[in-house]
Amino acid sequence: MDAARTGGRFIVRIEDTDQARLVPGAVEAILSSLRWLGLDWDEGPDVGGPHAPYIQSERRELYQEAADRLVESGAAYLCDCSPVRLDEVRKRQEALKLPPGYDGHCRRRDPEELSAARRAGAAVVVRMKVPPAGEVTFVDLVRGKVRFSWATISDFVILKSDGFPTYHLAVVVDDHAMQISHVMRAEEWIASTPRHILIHENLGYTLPTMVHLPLLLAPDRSKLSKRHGATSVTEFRDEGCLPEALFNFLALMGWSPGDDREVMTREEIVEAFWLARIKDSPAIFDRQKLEWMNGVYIRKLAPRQLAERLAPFLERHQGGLPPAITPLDLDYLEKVVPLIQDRLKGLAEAAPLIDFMYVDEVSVKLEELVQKGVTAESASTALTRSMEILRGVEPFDHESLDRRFRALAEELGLKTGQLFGALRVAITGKVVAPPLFETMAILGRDRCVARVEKALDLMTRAAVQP
RNA sequence: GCCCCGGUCGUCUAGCGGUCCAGGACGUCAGCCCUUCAAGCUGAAGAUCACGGGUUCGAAUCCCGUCCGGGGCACCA
Repeated sequence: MDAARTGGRFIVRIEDTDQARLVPGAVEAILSSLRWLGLDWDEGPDVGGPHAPYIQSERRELYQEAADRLVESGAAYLCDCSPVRLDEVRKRQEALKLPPGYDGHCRRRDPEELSAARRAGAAVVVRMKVPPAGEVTFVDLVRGKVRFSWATISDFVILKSDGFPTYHLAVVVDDHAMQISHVMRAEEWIASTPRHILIHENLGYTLPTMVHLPLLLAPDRSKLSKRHGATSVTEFRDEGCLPEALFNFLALMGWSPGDDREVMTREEIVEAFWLARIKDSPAIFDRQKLEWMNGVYIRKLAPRQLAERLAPFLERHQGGLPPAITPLDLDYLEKVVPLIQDRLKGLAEAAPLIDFMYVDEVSVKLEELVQKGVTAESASTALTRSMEILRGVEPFDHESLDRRFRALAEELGLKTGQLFGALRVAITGKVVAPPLFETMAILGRDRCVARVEKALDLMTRAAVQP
């Protein structure tokens, strides 16, 4: 959003330097999620650009060169400590209640010996030499001046034994190579920033503007993660969240335009966006508010648009409409949609609300047919008289049905709710359903007559064999 | 344990020394509307601005301490 507002470029870079954690298809999933959300990038692995390649595993030479340069200049050194030794060191530190960290063992060893070991194929990493004392300060656009003591940071790995860089090296090398002006990342990275500064300085690069964004927390106040059932963008999409609603909602987590606006278009958000207005405290993800906002966006859609967006959800196998209806008749759906538009918080909720409009018969429960305060006899009479209306009313539309049934209720001495309730159950098979007469009008005379007839039949049979 | 960053209604937030006995939104509750459920409208409850000290004529706003929460301390990002 900042890039969009300031006329900058948004670059997508794939940081895949951990070979052990490669997940097939993950990159595609991330890119498609971003795209679905409407976050279009100017440069990236799929669209290319002047700073290609955009995948770190394809830029390994750059990192290796940088690491070599740092070793040559004395800013970094080789280390062949085994995982076993590192583990022992850590345990010892723990026992002595010292802060964990590399003890600098190889820093004091003969570089020639280590580089010979590396040439011989030993597992050797490159570590940065962290100053033993003193402090670093940097300015974070959200937090202001931040200060760290070097003493709290130990010599960290920048190049792993498999030849891949760690995040720390890769990010610095690439940010420089790709002319990144603003590093915006989650607050969990703020403690790594001193390392990045150290690498920047020793490579002769200038530090980009640093911006650490507040974390999004789970309802239990811990970091949002898979462990806590964190939802991915994909899941929101599957639940029928509108991308424009999610975008709007997410933009408001940790940022506000400074006035009372909440429901905003993408353009309004981009125009109002300002890094300095980002909050510096973490926020808990409020699903209920997202659902409300999604409902707002759903209600704003034109019936045709909503029908089109609903179609994939209605046609799918799990949680969709009965399979016989596919492909969907969009013209019919467009007429149905206004009946449920106000009732939707997510697109996935539509199917159970309108499934009765897509089947030949609905199953009706006898006890639901007879409303509170109504006897079986008068319910039966009411439905019999209703049949007459359904057969004869002209035209078969919302207004005429409304007028005739209202008159019938009065004539029978029933409350409108009692009569309409019984009809609703007969027609839809549900106690809760969209407005009755609009529904009837769409269903058409024949289907309504058949359903009321069937309900009457059910009552009659129940009466003869009690 | 050490380091860093936070702390305004349950939640998201406005607030940048007086206009704030703190405003908006979600949620909750009540009423209206009403054929059910929603939506909509109206109203209500809900924050001693984490706590304690300063600074100041005046502090949610500035300073210090405490407490609480989170993050980080890997050949993970």
